[in-house]
Amino acid sequence: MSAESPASGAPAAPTDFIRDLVAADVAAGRHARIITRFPPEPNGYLHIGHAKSICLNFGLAREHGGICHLRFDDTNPAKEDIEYVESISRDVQWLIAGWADHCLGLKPRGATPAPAPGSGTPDYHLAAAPAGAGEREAFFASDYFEALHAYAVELIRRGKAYVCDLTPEETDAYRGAPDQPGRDSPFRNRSVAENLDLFARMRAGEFPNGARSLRARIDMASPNVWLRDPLLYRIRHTAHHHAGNRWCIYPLYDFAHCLSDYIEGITHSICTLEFEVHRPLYDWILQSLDLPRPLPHQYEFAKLNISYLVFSKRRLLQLVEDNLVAGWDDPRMPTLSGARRRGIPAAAIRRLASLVGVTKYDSLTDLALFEHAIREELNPLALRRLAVLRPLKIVLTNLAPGEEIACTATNNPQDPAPTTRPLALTRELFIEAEDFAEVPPPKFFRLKPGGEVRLKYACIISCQEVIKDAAGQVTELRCTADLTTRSGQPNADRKVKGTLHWVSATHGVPAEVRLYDRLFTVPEPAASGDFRDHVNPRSLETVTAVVEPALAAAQPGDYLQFERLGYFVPDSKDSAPGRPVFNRTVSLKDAWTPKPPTRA
RNA sequence: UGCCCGAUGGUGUAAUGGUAGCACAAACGACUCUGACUCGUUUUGUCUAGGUUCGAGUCCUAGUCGGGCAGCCA
Repeated sequence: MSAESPASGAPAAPTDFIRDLVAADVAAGRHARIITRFPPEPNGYLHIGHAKSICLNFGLAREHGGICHLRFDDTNPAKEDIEYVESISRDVQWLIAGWADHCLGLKPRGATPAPAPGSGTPDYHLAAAPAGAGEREAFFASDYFEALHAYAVELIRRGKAYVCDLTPEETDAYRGAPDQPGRDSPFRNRSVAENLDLFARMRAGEFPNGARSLRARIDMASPNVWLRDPLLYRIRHTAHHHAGNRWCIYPLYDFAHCLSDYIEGITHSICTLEFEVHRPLYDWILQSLDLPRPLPHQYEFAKLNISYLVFSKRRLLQLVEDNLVAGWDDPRMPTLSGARRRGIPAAAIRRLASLVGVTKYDSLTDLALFEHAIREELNPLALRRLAVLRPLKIVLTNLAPGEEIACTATNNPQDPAPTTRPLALTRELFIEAEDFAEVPPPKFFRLKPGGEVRLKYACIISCQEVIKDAAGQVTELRCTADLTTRSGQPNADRKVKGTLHWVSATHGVPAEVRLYDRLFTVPEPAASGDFRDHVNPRSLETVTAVVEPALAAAQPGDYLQFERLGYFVPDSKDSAPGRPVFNRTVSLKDAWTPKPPTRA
């Protein structure tokens, strides 16, 4: 059990009630090895909310020298697709890379649980394969269909399950209401032999969808509606993306999940709060089978909510389908693929997970905390570069055309031994338009008529003349450069209040830059009305920037900071060699409150 | 209103009957060739009412407020 050291790039993980509980189990020697699992249904893309669960489950495995199985909970062929199993696998591996990849539990490719002959029910078990022991793949609940079926038959034999002929509507009516007991199904007392026969015929495909179901025989009057003879199997004449067309009956979540956990030897089955009321059913199924190995236990925690973001699969899908975003991996999406493309390092997401903790309180995390985690991660990593998003031309009148003043720029001041790169100051250059104000607001530390600023890595300049076009728009500034204030020159230490970033007009190259802002204008888009009404119309602004020459060679995966602007990354899809397109990951923290009017 | 769960500064959390602490945010200040980073200071908190106890954020009772549960979804 090793707490994470700050040196490894993430803060020490604080403990939480689940970690405490697992630690107590370990201390009591209850498990040979901790085995957790991350069990997504392959029916959508993973998002930051899933990341919290991944970090918890893999974190637990990591802290106890255990493993975390990646398992696809694929029991509903109608909603699932192989596209999602691929994207989910990719995203999980990206999130845990360099952190918990050694804890990723996979099984031998194609393996299914082998029944160990026992005295009663055969004991189905499927363990993870060690890395390097041949080809491996994720676990799939659909690989357990045969085992699950055998367990269902066993439940029938024990009189704990029955085939019910009620229609879906009738089943619903018989269930009663939360404050009203249900009524027993007229088929509840069928003989074991009849149930066995009917269930076999269900499997054989003799009945149409919905005609019959297999139900647990528990208590139709239970105050917990999930104990009112819940369905275990339904008839679905549908092919399955992983199991093929062998089956026309499919197990439901409650039946498949606890047994999948058992089959894999999961010690701690951790899920979100809405499954709390399912826990008695989880335990009932496992206990009803008299299974020989130790039973897994379910624990619940609150899912992640972050202000200005939505996480529900339904809403994410709507954003994509309504073309409110450019796809699942649009950098504004809270999906892991979107975050990756946005330039958010996996470690920043892990850092966030550690910062928010794990509780049963239904919280709303401030987006600022996420942005903090991102900056914290990027600051020591990002190469500093100069880029001007909205160029304003400056002519240094005391420099000759073609004259070049050699400058040296630091690649990352956070680096204990920073490297540098050369930069050339030329007669014509660009500064950020918002860094000049003809009529400056109070405490404007930037350029104004007659004022002085330092050009980062170069020298102090002084604004002599403001050139405007017929419409009165400022088109050009004529300044003089004080070359004695360059680094190494006698006046290098002269202080001026502002330092600006700049790019040489002769050496700078144009580049598309995408400025992303929050996707929604309100903290809780889903709180009331249609969340789509709150989409921020200015969540994406595309500008043609002028960037320093070194940036022409930027590659996707390079973490960059455009000085004074924010963190940026080349877009992994739209960048071409020599013609990068940049995404703004997050802006720099801006403590200057009276923002200039040009600022959004 | 049947059952289940929860409530600690603006936000997220810690304190496991014994000094209410941390982080984010905010404000102010120092430093600064990034109004960044870093550093310092400050503001703000145990839902309510009873009870147990030498001592309660923590245990008990009642209440208030919030969330979840009635798919042949997961």
